[in-house]
Amino acid sequence: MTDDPWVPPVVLLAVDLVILTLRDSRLHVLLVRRGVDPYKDAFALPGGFLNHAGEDITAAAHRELSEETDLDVETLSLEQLGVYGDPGRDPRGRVVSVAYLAIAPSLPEPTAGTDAADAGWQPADHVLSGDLQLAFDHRRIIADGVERARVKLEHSALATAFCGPTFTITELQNVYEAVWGIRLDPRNFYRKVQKTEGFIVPAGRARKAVTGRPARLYRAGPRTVLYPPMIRPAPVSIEGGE
Amino acid sequence: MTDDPWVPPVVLLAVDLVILTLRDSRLHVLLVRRGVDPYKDAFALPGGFLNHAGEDITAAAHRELSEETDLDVETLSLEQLGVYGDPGRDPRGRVVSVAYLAIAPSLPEPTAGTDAADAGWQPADHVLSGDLQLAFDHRRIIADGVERARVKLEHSALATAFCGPTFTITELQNVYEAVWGIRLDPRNFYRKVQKTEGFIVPAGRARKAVTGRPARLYRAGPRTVLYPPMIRPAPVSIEGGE
DNA sequence: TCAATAGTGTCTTTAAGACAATATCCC
DNA sequence: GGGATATTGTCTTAAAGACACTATTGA
Repeated sequence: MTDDPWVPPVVLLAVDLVILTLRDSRLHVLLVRRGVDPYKDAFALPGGFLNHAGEDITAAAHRELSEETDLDVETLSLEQLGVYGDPGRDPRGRVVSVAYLAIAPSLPEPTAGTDAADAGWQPADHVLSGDLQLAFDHRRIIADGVERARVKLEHSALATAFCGPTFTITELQNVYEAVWGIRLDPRNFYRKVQKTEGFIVPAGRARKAVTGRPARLYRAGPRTVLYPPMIRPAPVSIEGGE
Repeated sequence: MTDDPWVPPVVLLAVDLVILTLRDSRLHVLLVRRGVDPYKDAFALPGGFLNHAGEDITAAAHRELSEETDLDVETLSLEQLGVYGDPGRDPRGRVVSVAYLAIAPSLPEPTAGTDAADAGWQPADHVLSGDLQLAFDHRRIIADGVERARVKLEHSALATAFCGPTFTITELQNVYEAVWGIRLDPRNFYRKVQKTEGFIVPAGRARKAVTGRPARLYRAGPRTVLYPPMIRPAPVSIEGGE
């Protein structure tokens, strides 16, 4: 047994995006259908390898995002979710993926993109239920992304990222209800968001639906951290997920 | 210009550990002094490259942790903090580091470890103040780790991980005060932790200091998610860091 | 005036904030 | 008893939970 000098192993670095949005008052995640093996024809998160060895990881996430959606980088919410690098998660070799969470306002069906044979919004509960065949460990990544969004809704103004430039309080409530998967009392919700100074600021009036009283419009305010936080009803068990 | 087939670039994968503990009622972080270039003689987080291409990342974090401390894997809190992979963060090449956050009960000075010329606990505020010369982007990683610990103290029973198998309520309060950097009212703290069912459970009595009434001992309870959460006093500005 | 949605007000309950008083040890 | 720390209690205040009612539009 010779005393070979040890050299550190190398890995392939990928970026995956959990892009969440609201469509028809339900949480959706953007998936692409893989056109190549492995997992050909299965659904997968948009993403890909670094373009070149010097590419910044966050820049790669932005690049992938703009390839899949038409979102302006400025108005966008994009944050790192975590690293997924189990050996064996990718049959091609040691691929370590950095997952990002992006929140998008309602968008039209994405134009079938670059390397994806097909892309579209899928209901999050359907994706997480296990009915859909997903590539790699992407179901876990999506579950983590949805949970992150749930937590961030409590303590940050992230909910406004699901809305357009202006929105009504009812629309904002729909965000919370869809992401948390529960119903909220509109009267208490009004009181809460109105007294949280800087959360939302008035932006005029407008008709919304074909019927009923027109709702006031608001824009996202300067506050990013909500204190006191929005309260999500108690978990059922005393045991709790991380 | 030939049409070379594109191949994805590879990176070196490292693991870095932010190990926090309480010593003398102050938050400390475990640092090693680098014995080799780059950043020779500067302080750095314990960590290193993957051992081999097939090593699990979390397993690598556990391995590094046991090399630096004598912590039992079972009683240990270890969670992924994030990925740090800016090009240029390491002059040796493209090194992407997965940072982990570990919480340790008070330990003796670590035995000078494997690849580290020297290792020891450093006060967190001193490290973050910038007085200490730190390798790579490790100051940022430590700052993120401390902030993660602060947030997790609010919503989880992580504070008990700073304590030994049994602890007094005053010791638990010291954890909160040290990590949050504020003072808490002991009477309100008692009320809060006692009424949070499953947070701590009685474990007998014992003398603690050389003087004063003996304090009751507790163990960590089954509850991991605190609801309602522990309340950290309000941020000053309406602007808030993420 | 009716259907439908938007918005405001009130009472109750829970829990945090701000305090003081008592208990139990060692010397 | 004195010094020191532990523990319990009370009053006040802030905010969530649970409700019912009024307002404004288009048809």
